[in-house]
Amino acid sequence: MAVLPSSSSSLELTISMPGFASSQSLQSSVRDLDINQVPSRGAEDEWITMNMDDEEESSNGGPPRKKLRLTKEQSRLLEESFRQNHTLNPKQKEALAVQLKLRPRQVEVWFQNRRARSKLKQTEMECEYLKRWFGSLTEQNRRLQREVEELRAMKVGPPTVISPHSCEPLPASTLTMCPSCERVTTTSLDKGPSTTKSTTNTVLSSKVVAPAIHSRQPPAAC
DNA sequence: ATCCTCGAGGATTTTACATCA
DNA sequence: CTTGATGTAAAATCCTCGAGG
Repeated sequence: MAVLPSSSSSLELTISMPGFASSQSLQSSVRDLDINQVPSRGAEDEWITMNMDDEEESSNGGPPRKKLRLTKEQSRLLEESFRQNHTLNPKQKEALAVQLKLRPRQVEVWFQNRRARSKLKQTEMECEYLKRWFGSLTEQNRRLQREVEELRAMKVGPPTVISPHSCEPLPASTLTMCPSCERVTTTSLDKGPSTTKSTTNTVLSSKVVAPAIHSRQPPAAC
């Protein structure tokens, strides 16, 4: 899919799509900062609840593992470093761990989870986006078909499409619209596919507008 | 105040792949 | 070239905790 975060790590997305405001900006992990209230006891106790020593203990019948809560500052630093790089080399990991007073493994896990959850959020947004796009295209398709019906009903006499080559009216043909280049193509019924021409869409008022979501492009058709 | 539900997020496990000796 | 060891990422899942009804 095309909407992976480019180089940055944040989940900020700019989406424009039918039925939505022109752009939306989503920011992740704001919540981190809210739930990680500064502990009254001081930062160290916050992560020491599961320190290096009870690592093995919890896995073989010891007391149930306690859940580490990162402090505001730890989260901030992790986020900041995630923005710079989605992955850490061993040196960076070690340095960050020292800086945050965490185990390297915890830093590594945090990055793994962060990557996974970024991707999940991204996927959810894409899913939502595609659903809305689908709905909008369905509606557009309905409108266009109605328009075609109306035009067909009006068309009593000879065809009105003029050939760009001969400047003569083309024979009875079927009108189809290319969804990507927004042109009406007229396919002659008696000459086969080689005679398919493209004409700028002036007949139908509706326009198929592909919503922009970063580099996403509608499938090329022409 | 207590109970219950649910979401967030830290941790673990499994699997796949790359690199190197 | 093959093979086993090692490291890392992704994916799936588990589990704890706190907020809110």
